[in-house]
Parts: sequence; structure tokens; C-alpha cells
Amino acid sequence: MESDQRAPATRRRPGPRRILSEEVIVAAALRLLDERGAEAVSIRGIAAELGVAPNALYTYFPDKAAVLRTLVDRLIGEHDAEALADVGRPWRERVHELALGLRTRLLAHPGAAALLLGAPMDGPQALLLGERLFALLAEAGLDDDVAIHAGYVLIVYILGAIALEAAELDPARPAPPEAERIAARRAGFAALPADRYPRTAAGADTIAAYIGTGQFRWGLDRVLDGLIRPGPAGR
Amino acid sequence: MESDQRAPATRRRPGPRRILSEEVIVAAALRLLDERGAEAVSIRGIAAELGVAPNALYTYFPDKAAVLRTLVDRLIGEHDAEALADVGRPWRERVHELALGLRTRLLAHPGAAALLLGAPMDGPQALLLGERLFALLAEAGLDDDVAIHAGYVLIVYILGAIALEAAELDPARPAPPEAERIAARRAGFAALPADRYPRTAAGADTIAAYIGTGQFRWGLDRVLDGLIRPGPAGR
DNA sequence: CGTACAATTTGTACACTGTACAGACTTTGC
DNA sequence: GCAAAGTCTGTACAGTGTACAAATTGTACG
Repeated sequence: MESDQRAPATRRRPGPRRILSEEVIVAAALRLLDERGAEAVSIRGIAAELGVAPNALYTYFPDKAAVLRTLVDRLIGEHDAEALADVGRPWRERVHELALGLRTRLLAHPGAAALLLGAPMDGPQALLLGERLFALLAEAGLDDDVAIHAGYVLIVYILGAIALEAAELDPARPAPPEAERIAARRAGFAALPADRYPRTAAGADTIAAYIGTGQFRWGLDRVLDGLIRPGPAGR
Repeated sequence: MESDQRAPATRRRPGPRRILSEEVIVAAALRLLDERGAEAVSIRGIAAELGVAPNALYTYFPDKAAVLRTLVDRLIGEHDAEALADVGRPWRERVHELALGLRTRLLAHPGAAALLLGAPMDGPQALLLGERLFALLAEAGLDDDVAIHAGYVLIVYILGAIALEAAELDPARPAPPEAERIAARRAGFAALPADRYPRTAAGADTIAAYIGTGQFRWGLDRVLDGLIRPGPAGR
């Protein structure tokens, strides 16, 4: 669950040279992730980036996995909290902002998505994001308990979309422009044997566009429609 | 896209000893995955399981990643195709069967989920699953194009749910019973500082139950509600 | 029937990985 | 000034994926 409590008691003494810190390490890892891809994010790589022996990192993190968890949580946390809490704007718009922001941020670092999906989302920033989402849904008129269930569905949708898109990104290289990715997908799907995959081949154009914010927003609205029943009177 | 075409032309000559095959390798990998966890699924591990030098596998697969992709695709393909196509049963029931089946199968092999999420779902079995899903949605009354968009949303939901659940499974050990996992989660969430995460702490019981088929089915129905608008007259 | 071929498996090797252990160093509190 | 505690380094080990060349073996053809 690791809520970040490290201030009280036993204040960490500066010790000797102290050239490292949790923040510096995570920053170096992120730099490496963006510049040389997910495979380059190794303990030894980070250490080299910092000009330090590999073992030095083990003073701040128990594991390589811990470094990655912290990195992902930090990425999750980079959202505009005030905009999301601004009650002047309609809740649906703010849910879109939360969902699209998370998706954009994670896809901007190819490889980060894979890390996100491999570890539970229980870092402090992830929990805060959950809080905001629950609050938004309560604002939309859902009872507290239902809001939490609905939050699950939304998180699952967002997570799944990121997974699906990130899966075909080469984590070693920055993402190519969306149009290019869509064209590549269209070619691939259209080339499928039509006797075995009739609907997939026929709908190649549509499936090719699975990638991208358009499809993501459409699905998000459908999911919201299902969660917030507007009553028989529509809208 | 790798549609499996290997029958025609240039029939692979038996060559010399020929003790390996694609199938045998994947089977060994799956055995290893189940018995010793995801980390044990290494080229060298599989080779040892088969009593063979590590390099021998490279005759059948170009990569370790290719082995894993094939393994996951095979797991995806283990569904009851006839039951899904049986037009006598209501489509919604069959969508549930497809979704729950996929979830159950993948969560039964902890660690397989992580593999699924790391690679694009474009194996032959994955494509077949898509076909079946599109057909079901068309049966539900959606136009072909809309059915494909809706299929995206469903796949994303299923994928996301698997990701969320698999993330907190220890891939090195078989999954503990659901009740036990829920209890552990409840304790974790309830222990959160209530000033920072008020809704999360207050709803600990509800969030703890994020795990499990109950929540999954509920969300699946909400998503379907949003996709298949029943018209103002309901149901 | 013998021989050349081609495919499969092995041996060896390299450049990596995460991380455990022991020691060296430096700053701080007394 | 001294002891202590914490940070960083050196060295080492058990792994990993996979490239290259050689050895083995069954098959097809002369």
C-alpha cells in the first residue's frame, strides 16, 4: 500500500557524501526510459547515468521493481488536480480530462505502460487519482458505494485502453505519429484471410482506428452512459 | 499479424533427430509457467525441461518473445467456440461467457496475464476471438461498424480487468482463494490515512471487492448497457 | 547402394542482468 | 577528538538471451 510516510521520527541524517536521492534516481530512470527505451532502464544503466556504482541504488530502493513502481506512480501523479476539482465545470468533462490525461501521459513514455500494468496501482499518487475519480462520480449523482463500483469500471477501461495501445508500441523508440500507426494497422488487418476472419478483414478500416483518442473518447462516453443511467427521458 | 499458414508448399522435411516441435516447446513453457511461475519461463528453463540445449529452441522460434506470444495466443484460444455460436441462447449470456471465460483462463495462470498485456493481441486465436465477439454484437442488433467499435470497448474492459487483478498476484505462486485476497485488500485500504484518502478509506469494503467475478460481471453489464442502448423503454 | 545435402541439435562464448557481501570513506553527535 | 552511523565502491556469483561454428543425422537422388 506504501503511503509515503517518511517525515516523522528518525530524520535521515545527511551521512557522508550523499550524492544520490530517491528523486534523482527516479529522474534518471525516466530519462533513460524516454531516451533509450524500456529495456535500457536497468539498475546498472541508471547507475551509469548517474556516474555511480550499481549498488549505490540499493540504499534508496530495495529492488529494481521498487524503482519502477515509484517511477510509474510519479507519472500517474502529474495531473492538474485543481482543474479536476473545479466544480464550475461539468463532471463529465472533468472525467474526460482525467482519463485522457492519464492515457496521454503514459503513452508519451512508451514502455511506462508495461510497467504500470505489471504492478498493482497502490502508490500514493494512484490512490489520490482514485479519490478524485470517486469524488467526480459522486458529484455526478451516484451514491458513495455505487460511485466506487463505477470507479472500478472506469479505471479498468482506462487501463485496458492503455494496455491495448501500448502493446504495439516499440518501447525502445518514441511513438510514431498516430496516422502512421493507423495506416500500418489497416494494411495488416486488410491482409487477413477473409474466409477465416470475415468481419475483421471487412472492418479493417474501423479496427485500424482502434488506436487514438477518437475511439477512446467514444468508448469512454459509452461506458459513462452505462454507469450513469439518465433515466428513461434520455441524455 | 502472423496468421498461421504453414501447411502449403515446402513441406518441412523431418530432418535428423527432430525431438522438438513448436507444440512441445509451448507446452513445456506453459508447464513451467504454472509450476514455477513466470520468472521460471526462460529459454534455458524450457530447454532444461525438455532435456535439450538452449539454442535448440531457436530453430522453432526467433525469439523468447515469440514463444511467449504463441503461448498466450494458445491460452486465448481455449474457449468453447460452439457454445458461443449457439444462436439459441441470448447474446448477452454468450458475451458473459466469452468474457468470463477469458478472464478465468488467464487468471488461472498467474503471470500469463502480464505476457498478454505486453504484446499486441494479433495472434490467430486472438483474431478469432475478435470475430466471435463482433458476430455476437451484430446479433445484438448493432450495425457492423458500430459492432466493431463496441467490440473495442469490451475487449478493453476485459483486458483492463485482467490487468488490474493480475497485477497483485504473485506470478511465482498459484493464486490464493478469492476470499483471502479480498480480506488482504480490505485490511490494506482500511489502514490508509483517512485525511488524505477519505473516500478510499471509507469505502475499503467496497474497493476490497474489486477483485472477483461479481464486480467483473456488474461492470460488464454496465458497459453493455452503455453500448446497446435499449431505447427509452428500457431492457 | 553410396553419397551429397540440408535441417536439427550441441558446444562454446559474449555481453548483459540483478543483487549479496565486505570493506572504505565521510560526515555528524557527543 | 572519538565513536558511530550511514553512503558509496569493489568484487563476485548466478542467472539471462542469443550469436557463431561445428557435429550429428535423416532423406533424396545419382
